[in-house]
Amino acid sequence: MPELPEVETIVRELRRRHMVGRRITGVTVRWPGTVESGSRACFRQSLCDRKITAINRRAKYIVVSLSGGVFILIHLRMTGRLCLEGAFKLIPPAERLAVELDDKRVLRFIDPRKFGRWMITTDPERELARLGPEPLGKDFTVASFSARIRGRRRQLKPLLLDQTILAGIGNIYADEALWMAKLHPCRCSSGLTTQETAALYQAIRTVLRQGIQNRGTSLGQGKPNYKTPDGRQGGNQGKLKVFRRTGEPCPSCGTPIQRLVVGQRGTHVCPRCQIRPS
DNA sequence: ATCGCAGCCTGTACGC
DNA sequence: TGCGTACAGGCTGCGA
Repeated sequence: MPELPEVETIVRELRRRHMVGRRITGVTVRWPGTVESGSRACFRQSLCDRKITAINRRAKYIVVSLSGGVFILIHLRMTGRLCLEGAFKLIPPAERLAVELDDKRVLRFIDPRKFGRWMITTDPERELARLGPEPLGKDFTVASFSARIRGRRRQLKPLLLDQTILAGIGNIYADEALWMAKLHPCRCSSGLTTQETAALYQAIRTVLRQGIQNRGTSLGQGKPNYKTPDGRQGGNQGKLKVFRRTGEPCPSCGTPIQRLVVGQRGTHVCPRCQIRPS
């Protein structure tokens, strides 16, 4: 599942491969559900002939800026993947959408599960207004994090996954951050000490930075769900401490990692390092 | 305010 | 081997 580090890696690669400056010459929608209902009628016309002026990331969204004040918001959800390649290549079976560029390349959106979404807007800030702060942004400080979570009474795991509290964390990095901070996912946010809050803040930033440094996490051997636009896997899966490591020894104390369900989500903890609240 | 669940989907893993 | 079933999870929307 692409989370902040994976989306950031994808965005950087699209820029590196000179998508900015290109003009869109064609659009093919193969699965209409991929396009948000509000953008569906005028989707093709809204994109064709426009120039790509910037590619950025906000939370787990890819924000493609086009000439004329139009923006594409792409959310990859579970299995969405972007692939930038020559237009002559075979169309992959799970392709849901394709954008042709004026240099004979195609940006393919491949998404077996069909959860991913594309939308067109002239006001991305309004569309993304409900999102919380960027965990790696300058305005995200220990103080602001503390103020955001202390006033609430929620379990830490669902809190970290709540994109209105903090934007960009998913299941993988939530488990990794909680393990690094030595906090049980069932702990209540309002009960954290100052030190624990600071530890969680640091852990979030550290695991996300590491994820980006390693160009993201590709899970699932053989058929990883996440690949960069040139088809490469990430390198962070080997660095994970607890996520999908049930039964393996905790890197810190050797106790076997346990899997539990918290807030309807598969969750991985070290039962010794992360003390369950009573 | 917070929680739990259904729905969106299909590939994978599992039991028989 | 082959079948059926449960499960995975980001996000939204609903009712409790």
